[in-house]
Amino acid sequence: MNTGHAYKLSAGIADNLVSILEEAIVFLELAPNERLTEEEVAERYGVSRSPVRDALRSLERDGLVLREARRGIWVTPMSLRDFDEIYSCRVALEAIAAEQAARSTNTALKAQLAQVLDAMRAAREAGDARLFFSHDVRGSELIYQIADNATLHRLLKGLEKQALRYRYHLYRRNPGVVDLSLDDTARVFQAIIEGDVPGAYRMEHDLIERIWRETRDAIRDEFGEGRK
Amino acid sequence: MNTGHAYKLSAGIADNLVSILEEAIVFLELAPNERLTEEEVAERYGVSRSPVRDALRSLERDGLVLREARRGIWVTPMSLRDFDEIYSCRVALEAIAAEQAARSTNTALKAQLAQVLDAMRAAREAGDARLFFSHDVRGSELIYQIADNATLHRLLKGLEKQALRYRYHLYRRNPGVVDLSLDDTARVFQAIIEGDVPGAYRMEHDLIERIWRETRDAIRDEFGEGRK
DNA sequence: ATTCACCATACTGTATCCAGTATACAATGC
DNA sequence: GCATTGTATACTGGATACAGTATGGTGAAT
Repeated sequence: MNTGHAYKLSAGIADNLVSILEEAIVFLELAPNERLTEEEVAERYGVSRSPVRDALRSLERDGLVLREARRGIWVTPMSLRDFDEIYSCRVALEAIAAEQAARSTNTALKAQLAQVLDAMRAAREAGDARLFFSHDVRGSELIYQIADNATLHRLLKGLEKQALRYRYHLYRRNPGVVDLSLDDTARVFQAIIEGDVPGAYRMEHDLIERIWRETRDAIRDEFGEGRK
Repeated sequence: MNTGHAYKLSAGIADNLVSILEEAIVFLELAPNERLTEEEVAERYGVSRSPVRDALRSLERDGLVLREARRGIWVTPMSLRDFDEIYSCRVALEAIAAEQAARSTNTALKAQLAQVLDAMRAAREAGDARLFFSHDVRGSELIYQIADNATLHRLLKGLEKQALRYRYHLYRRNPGVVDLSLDDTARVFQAIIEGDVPGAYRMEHDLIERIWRETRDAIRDEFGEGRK
């Protein structure tokens, strides 16, 4: 992970901590339910508690950690319940992101979608999960940028991080799961590039929903139903 | 130091500040674009900068203030652009909230929807905008609770605050705008109570979309197109 | 043996202090 | 007169010191 002193200070310590901790949580280096204390995190990265507090509040907002006043901080547990919540929101929002992206005339950004797809395929071939997901995330980021809706962008970025933890977990257990999505992803990209507005909406909606449906059994087996 | 104890300390100073500042921004007591400094806010409420910092970061995450590193903090400006972004997300999310609420069998909570509607009508009769909106918000809150989806709840709460600032502004200028929604709101509530899942989705979707369409001209006249 | 009260402890919440940077204005050189 | 650079200032970012509370254990009393 980052031994502790390799982060860049340019963007502020708190922002760097957010990135570092996000990645650690998404890629399961910090286990679900693991207890975090501000002091310990501060010590581990050689900073004071102030930026750590800021970072942890930021992670709380994105649902990656839970905080209870004067009680403590924990990495958000994983559960089918949580998974369903995230995906029910993602289905709706990713669909309108694709729709709005298809409406855009920003050909320069649209052209990059094809490159991202190639990179995803290459990473899939190489069997590199983290690389695959980093390209996948870049593709989503591109779509959000093309859609040019800052509010939607912000909401989806938050959901994406949460979703990615589940997707990464599934991928590690069964790398075949990404095959589910690669071809359909290509079709969504194509619809966006061509400006096929209803097509982009429907394909993205159906794609996310299908991934949701087809992976939730594995999530339930692994993490249980969740709170009731 | 801490001379004024007018606020409640029970939930933590920062959380109280969030509520207070949120309300001040939503109800336009703090004008869009107004500059805020941590020290000034701290002094005004008789607290130190620490909880103010926490509160302002929280508001930033909900899009109510903008912060630039070492430059300053401003109340988020209002614009048609911003309005469109918020509503395009709300249309999608409120619809699935209504849908999921219709699926619920929580009759106790559903029963409260009728009471909320009466309270909204009474406030409308009395011409009390803030009371009307407080009941309106309570109705939305109920739907989110019935839908029983914490992630969706969180996202919609954030959007609601931003949307409410525009709605409140419009209401003050023309109280008739709420008539647009009252009867349709009643129908949505009814669909949720009856468990009419597709009906709740469609009616809520169309309701929010119609309010969006029918109010955006007024927003443009008032605040301009926004960033380009 | 069980329960209740007390206390030690460890954490978060808050206050305050220090550092660094962006901005505006003034002074100086061309 | 204009530009450029130095400098003062005011703010946020980060560090540290202090306060208050939740929790777990230990002890005594019943």
